[in-house]
Amino acid sequence: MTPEPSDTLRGAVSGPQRNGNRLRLAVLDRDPGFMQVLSNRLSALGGEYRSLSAPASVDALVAMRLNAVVIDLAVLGPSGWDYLERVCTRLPGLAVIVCTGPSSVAQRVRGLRLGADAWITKPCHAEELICVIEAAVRRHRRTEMPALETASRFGEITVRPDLYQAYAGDMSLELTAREFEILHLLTGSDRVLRREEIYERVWGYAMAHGDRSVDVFVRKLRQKLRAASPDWSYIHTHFGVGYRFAPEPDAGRSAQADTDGEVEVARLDEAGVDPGVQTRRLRERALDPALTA
Amino acid sequence: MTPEPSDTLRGAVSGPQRNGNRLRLAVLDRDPGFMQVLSNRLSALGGEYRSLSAPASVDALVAMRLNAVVIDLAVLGPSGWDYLERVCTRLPGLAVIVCTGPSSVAQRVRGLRLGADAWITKPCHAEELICVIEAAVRRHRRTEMPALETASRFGEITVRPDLYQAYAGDMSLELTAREFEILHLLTGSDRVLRREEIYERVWGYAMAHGDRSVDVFVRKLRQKLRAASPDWSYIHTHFGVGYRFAPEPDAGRSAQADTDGEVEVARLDEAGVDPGVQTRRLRERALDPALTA
DNA sequence: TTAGCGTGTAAATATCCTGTGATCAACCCT
DNA sequence: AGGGTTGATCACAGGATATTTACACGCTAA
Repeated sequence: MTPEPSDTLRGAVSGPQRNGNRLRLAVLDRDPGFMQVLSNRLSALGGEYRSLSAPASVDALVAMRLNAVVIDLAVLGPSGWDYLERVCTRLPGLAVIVCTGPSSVAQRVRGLRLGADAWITKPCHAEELICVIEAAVRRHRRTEMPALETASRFGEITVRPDLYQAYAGDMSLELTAREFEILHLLTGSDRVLRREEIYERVWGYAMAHGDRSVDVFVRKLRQKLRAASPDWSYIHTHFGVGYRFAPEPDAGRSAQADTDGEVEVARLDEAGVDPGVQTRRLRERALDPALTA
Repeated sequence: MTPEPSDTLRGAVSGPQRNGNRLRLAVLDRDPGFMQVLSNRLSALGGEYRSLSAPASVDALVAMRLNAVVIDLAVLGPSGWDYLERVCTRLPGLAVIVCTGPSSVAQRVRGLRLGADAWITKPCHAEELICVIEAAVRRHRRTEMPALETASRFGEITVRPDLYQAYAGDMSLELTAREFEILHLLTGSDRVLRREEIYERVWGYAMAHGDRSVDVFVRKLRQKLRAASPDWSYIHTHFGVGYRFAPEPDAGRSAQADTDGEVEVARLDEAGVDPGVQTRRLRERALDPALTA
């Protein structure tokens, strides 16, 4: 009977664990020594490092698939604040650490208010900076507490976070790790989840424009779900928005379905809100008095 | 919220009604002046503050429903590290900030590695500390499910931002993504919205001169609204200005009387805003069988 | 190294949505 | 009233979005 100890734990979803916790980091700075030390320290930890001599565009940052970026505001001059704000607002999933020379309290407050995750004053130890970066990134990939995650049942499917697997009865769906993460994320929310949202939470960084990975994984998921539980629909497409999870038994095909073609209507109460897949259209005639009477 | 046919364990999904963005903070410290300043600053921002003179148990912290906790390791002595680790591992959803006196790099690294989100050295400005706390909390919240906007009711129409959809009773209007965005925008404001305003906020860029997209989408919206709720008017035209959303029951309706008691919504609106400026009589033609055929 | 697997990309197809242009109706001003 | 302007309606082509299939890459284990 799920004790439910804290609201703050709800919705916690594990990030990708398989890749280890490799850190993908970019540094925007001009101090070669600083960057050298940082690079060494990071590669010792198995992370990937990239140095930037000039501010990269948001799209370029996305393409780098970063977990974090370290910025020295000094190399950007007055426009640094704009850049900081732009990066923080456009890439909310990216950890942004400002690491720069002496500063006033007001400057630090401003930077943090703009969205920076931490402000470190140079000179600083590489070790400490990396810890701060990891602390910021860690919050993304926070793993749920295994003890609190109980198995959940959705239609004919049972999701077992402790086993990283889903089952239909006692038969495993044989989901891969990533497939399971997406399914787990979807089952954890009743709302429609936009692709970017899904991508950011599962992959850990921002989705590049035109990336179809989420679609493909949803397809694989649907395929396995359908194979294991043919009479139910689970993942529903919301055109132009994203996906939503809701177990719905496929309606038994009764008669007269094709008399008027499009008269099926979405019900909110029993079906779980939306008819789901874009099969049904509400047309004027659906509410024609003759039909509703 | 999705009354599941098969019971699942996610009963509390709608539960965490966070009080806006208010910060719930506990401080474990022994410096009265420090805590006083912090308390003042925080209450000025509308947050809630709680001071602890001794380490609270994990369960006690859970019961406080905190967003963040500030800890001065100095008041805990050597056992502080254990305590820090225990809190961080058991409550990964809680932002933990260490705020303590002078320390070595090794100590700071240790604290951060144990799971602290930030390490601030005293003395520090309350303003800066609060910014750091907010940065940590902000990052934590991002990994939670985005705040579920509450469903709103307008006349016979229910708007569900979490589903990107609107309903009449339990029937979906089957709005497209863009249609819903416009409806959502309109329902979010009582005043008249100019076309340019609507266009800019929905499309994201300025409306070209002579663009009739907004008109067309308003037409589609009206059509679906009328189909689902024939006896009400929702979107009103202000000639030469724009559109305004306001649910108004059509006066001269002859059909069966109000079966459900839901007719008290639009009363005060009528007096306030230039009643029915050119509210159209769309109903007769709308349901004319000759036209729908 | 090779085989196997999981992951993500590319391209083709299917589906649906959007916004234009034309036409007609409603409205405002003179 | 009447002319000119603004809004409403409609159909449809072009474009955007989703699904599906096939395959290349990289990682892991034998």
